[in-house]
Parts: sequence; C-alpha cells; structure tokens
Amino acid sequence: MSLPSDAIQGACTRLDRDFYDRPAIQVAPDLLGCLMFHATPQGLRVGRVVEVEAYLGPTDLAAHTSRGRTARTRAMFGPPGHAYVYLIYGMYHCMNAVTGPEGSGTAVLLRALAPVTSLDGESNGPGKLCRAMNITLEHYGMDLCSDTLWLARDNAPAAGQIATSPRIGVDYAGEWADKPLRFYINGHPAVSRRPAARKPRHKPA
DNA sequence: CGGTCGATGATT
DNA sequence: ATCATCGACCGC
Repeated sequence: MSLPSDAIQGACTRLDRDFYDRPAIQVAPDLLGCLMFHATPQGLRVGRVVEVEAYLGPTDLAAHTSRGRTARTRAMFGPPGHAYVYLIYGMYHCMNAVTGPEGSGTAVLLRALAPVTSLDGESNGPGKLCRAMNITLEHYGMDLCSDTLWLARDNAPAAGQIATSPRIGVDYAGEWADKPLRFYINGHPAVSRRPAARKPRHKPA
C-alpha cells in the first residue's frame, strides 16, 4: 500500500534482534531518536522516542522481574526484541522492549514519543504513549522485528543532548530508585516531566 | 490526591 | 479456592 509515511519507513533502518540483544542500559539511550511504528487496521502510527527507562533484571528492585517469573513477567524473561506490555492501575498500558539474552529479565520502558504521523493525542507518558499508539495486552510478547510493531533508527541525538535522571514512580525500590536509568532528550517538549525532587536516601549531605 | 482493577502473595 | 494489598500512571 502507499501510505504517506512510506517515505519515512524507507528512510530509516529497522532495529534488528542484535540491537535488542544487549544490556538494557545500552539499548535505552540508543532508542532515543528512533521511530516507533505500529501498523494498525486504521493505519500506520508513528512516533519518535524521546524518553525511556532501563530496567536491569531480577537484581533491580524496581524491575517487575525482581520478584521472579510470573505469568505477567514471562515475556520480560523471554528473548530480546519482543514487547513486554502490562496493565497498570487497572486502566493504563505500558510497553517495554525486552533486551539482553533470553532469561536476563531486562527491558526498556518506552515513556514518551514526539508525534510524527497519525498519532492520536499526546504520548508524553508511558500510559498515554500506549493509548496514542493503540498498544494493549493484545501486543503482549509481540515480536518487534516484525512488520506490525517495530522501531527504526532515524536521527540519533548528539551525546550532549541526552540527559539522565532517576526513574519515575519507583520510590519503593531502595537504592535502585536513585540510579540514573531514565534517559531523555534534553529539553524536548514531549518529555513527560521533570523528576520529582527526592530526599537523599542513604547519606544525607 | 484519588480513581480503578488486574496481578500478586498470603492465607483458607 | 478467596482476600488484601499495591502499583514502572493520569488528570484534577
């Protein structure tokens, strides 16, 4: 078919399995600037990734895989390059790209997109991102090296444009809550929010 | 700051 | 099997 976004698709390279088969902390910043595609029955939806978070596996107390294998985390323990989608607060979906070797339980949460084409509504936040891209549990475990749902390299931000902060909403995770595992394009208007001010957790200055 | 409900872990 | 708890959030 000849969608107006065919040119966008042709202009960049789909991320392959090897891209995802690396530590989440490396994949996360490399996803910034990439284009996310979802071919829906209503048409192709495209957004540019501007904010992500890395989840480093069972030892990472903020990661869902830190409490072992469950029905929900099966996909996150699965092979890289697949979607780990979950329902949060009974009303929103969040989507991760599974990373690392199978069994590592690592993934990168997609937190915000800049609209490119046919993106309905805002996507500056992981729940809104899935709403705008039409991602639901139906996409649980879906192969991201497919022609339904995928990401592609496009304009990587310069190293100086990448900022880090603690991850959002993981205050329960002890020292892991403070690690700079959120990556975003500095100053980009679609970034979800500034990190909440946080009291020092271990050694107050 | 509270809605809203599935997943989880404890308990029967 | 059921029960209580808790969110990788959003919008007010």
